[in-house]
Amino acid sequence: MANNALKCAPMPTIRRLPSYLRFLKLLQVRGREYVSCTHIANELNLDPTQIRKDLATTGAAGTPKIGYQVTELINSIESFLGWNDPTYAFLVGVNGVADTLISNPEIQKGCGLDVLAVFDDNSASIGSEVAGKEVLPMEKLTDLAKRMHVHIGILAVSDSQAQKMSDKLISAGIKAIWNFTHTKIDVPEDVTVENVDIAASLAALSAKRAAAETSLS
Amino acid sequence: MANNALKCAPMPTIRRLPSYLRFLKLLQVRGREYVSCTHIANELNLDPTQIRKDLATTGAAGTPKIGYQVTELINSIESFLGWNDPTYAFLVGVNGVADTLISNPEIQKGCGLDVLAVFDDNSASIGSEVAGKEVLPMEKLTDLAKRMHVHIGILAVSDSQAQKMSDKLISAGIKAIWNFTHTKIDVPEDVTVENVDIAASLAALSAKRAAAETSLS
DNA sequence: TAGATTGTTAATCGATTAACAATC
DNA sequence: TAGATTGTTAATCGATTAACAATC
Repeated sequence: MANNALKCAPMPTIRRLPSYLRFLKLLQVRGREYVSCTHIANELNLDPTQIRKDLATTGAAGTPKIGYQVTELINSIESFLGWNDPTYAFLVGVNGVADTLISNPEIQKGCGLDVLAVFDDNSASIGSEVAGKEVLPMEKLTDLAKRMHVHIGILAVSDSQAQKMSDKLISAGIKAIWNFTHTKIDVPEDVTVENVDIAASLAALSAKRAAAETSLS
Repeated sequence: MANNALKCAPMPTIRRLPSYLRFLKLLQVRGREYVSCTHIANELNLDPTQIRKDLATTGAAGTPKIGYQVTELINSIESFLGWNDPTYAFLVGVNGVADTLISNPEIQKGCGLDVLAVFDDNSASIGSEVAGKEVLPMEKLTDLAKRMHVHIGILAVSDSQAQKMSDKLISAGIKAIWNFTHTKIDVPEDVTVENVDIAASLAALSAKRAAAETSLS
């Protein structure tokens, strides 16, 4: 099921693709049929050549003078990322992150992520609803993960619970963890982790701001 | 007020610093006095030389054979990032992101970010509380931003409102926007934007997972 | 002293950007 | 045809990694 081309693509390219997708879908809604790299580049403040390379990586092909067909390009990027068919996931931890992720149409529909169930350790949360989904107790995790063939887990618990809950996900057969906690989690070699590091993003903002301030004076 | 060294540091370095900080604070709590790059590298799965270079960028100095003094190193990184004194910010939009950011001690205390007020356009939210802070109407934004000398805005509104609210922040004198929406916002040249692109992170997870899957078979 | 570790310079690697031929 | 745009190869740039001398 894994896309063989995807694993060879440079990481910066992979991280840029979703922003192209977003803009292309906007163009699609507006009824535009073709788009050039220059056009995308202007919109996203990137280099047109870089975009052409990124698009080539996905297997998309354009026509000189005309550009790329918008719908075709969307399909190419989506199938490259594996976002055209649903990826099933479980979410652990009830809080703002959970809420935002599940109720966001861009993530749920646009990226093919389908959160099948929400789990929590806290008995107070169990039975309540998060964006229309009932919160289940952790005990049900292993059984459901196996029956539903889910192998992506979204970790959105408090920092102090992160490692413990990560272990539970892994023992339930989860192979990829999207980590929204601020804790570095230890996982076996065959488990993939992607950290959403909000502090790193804040550091980047501080730095860009510092650069902007000094360049003005 | 801007840190002059910060603007020269490579962006990858800046983004790694918060993870060092996190680990160092853990060591500090454990009462450890010195740490070597090798130790940090093992913990974070990075190259020791890279860490040494990153630390040198912040101005930290170690002693051969012994390593770096933990407390000194924390101070060095924090002051480099400008996180030792508070950065005042306003938050626009009441939802999961807002909740998570404000109530998270790592961000609020660890990064020196101090969210002074929360604003919203939706009359239903106004007057309610987010993590102990009253939600204020957008009309009060400009006046308060000027009086309190706030120039960082956290944009956590719905995608459809993103550009409109960004414009309001800018006209209130905000100079840096931490964008949690999925929309690319247009800003004047002198305004800094840092996008928290959750879809990019998901794409990275898909790619790493694909790579791991194929390497196993 | 010997070994571990820092600090720094040089080599490698990979990504971005530039140049340009092909083409509709 | 002329001009815009793709596709691709080469040049540049910057970050990572390797090598090694200095040092406690």
